[in-house]
Amino acid sequence: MRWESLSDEHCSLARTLAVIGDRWTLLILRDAFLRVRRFEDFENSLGIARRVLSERLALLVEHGILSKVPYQERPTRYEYRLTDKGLDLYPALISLVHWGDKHYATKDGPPVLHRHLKCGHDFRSVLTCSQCAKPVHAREVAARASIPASRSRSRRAAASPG
Amino acid sequence: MRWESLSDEHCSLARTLAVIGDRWTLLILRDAFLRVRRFEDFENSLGIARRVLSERLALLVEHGILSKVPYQERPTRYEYRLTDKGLDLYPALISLVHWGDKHYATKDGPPVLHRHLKCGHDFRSVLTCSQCAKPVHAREVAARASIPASRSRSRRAAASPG
DNA sequence: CTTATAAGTCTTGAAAAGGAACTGAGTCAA
DNA sequence: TTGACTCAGTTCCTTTTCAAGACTTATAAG
Repeated sequence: MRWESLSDEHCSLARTLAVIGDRWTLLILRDAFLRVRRFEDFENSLGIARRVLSERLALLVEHGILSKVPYQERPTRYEYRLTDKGLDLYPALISLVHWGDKHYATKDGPPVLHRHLKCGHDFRSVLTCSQCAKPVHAREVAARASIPASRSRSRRAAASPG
Repeated sequence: MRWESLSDEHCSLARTLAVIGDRWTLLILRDAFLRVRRFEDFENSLGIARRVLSERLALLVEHGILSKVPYQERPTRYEYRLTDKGLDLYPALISLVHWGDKHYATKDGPPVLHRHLKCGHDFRSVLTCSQCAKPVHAREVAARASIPASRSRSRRAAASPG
């Protein structure tokens, strides 16, 4: 299967990964969350090839995850800022970071600490249920195809828990 | 920067993406969460090239995210099952799925519904704080380098909120 | 013997990434 | 008014990875 055709897939994860699932995009977004905004700053921070960076930023803008905002005139130059859609990726991103903290920690502990400004404490992310507000674990979830979805397609839509 | 050198990076996200950050791995893991376990089933479900699938499964086993369990003798054949470390990726995965549901939804609604077995309701994932149990939003978090970490390296470690 | 099954490995051509040099619009300083 | 500098890319060439399908190995069944 060619990668582009992923965006035609029924599965939300496939469609999501068609946009942000390549090797660099999530690292670019991490920097964006850390308030990196300019081309050269992304380049210096990541060590990414300029051609690839340029292409990824354009894709993220095209998908409305970043927006290009002028920060000076003569010559007009733009910086890249997270949109609301981009900010919505935060739970996924921080979950990946905390997974790395947990499973690849060194003796020094996690390299970056995250403080929840509302309560003032360093925290780990906890996945909870929008309905009962309790923590959710992988084996307590049953996935099933929604009815209109199952009418149209997908062989794995009928699969069971996750 | 070469991709392999990512695993030497200080940042947990970089180290995480060095393992699961390629185009296919998260889709393989999604299938694993949906109880796909065998080589041919992954191949049929994903349409992935066999060489790439073989390589990715081996990498996931090497990193302890999947384990290879024999399911028959003569000839001995193995299936791939999520380890506890693999199961820990569920929050990141479901967050990505729900992001896709929200931002690429069709008129039919999300293609797959997730039911929280403990409360019996279809749910969305909510990121909460391990300390105060309240929902966390991107702009309410301040990231900072931990002290031992900042002694060793990283120019972005000093960066601000996320 | 022939076919079938499962889980790979090998080969080949195409696509993407890495890396360095180049471009363009404009500033500043001499 | 020339020359150096800045930022944000673009171009070009090489290296790496990927897609697709044929081939391999171990075994059972007919």
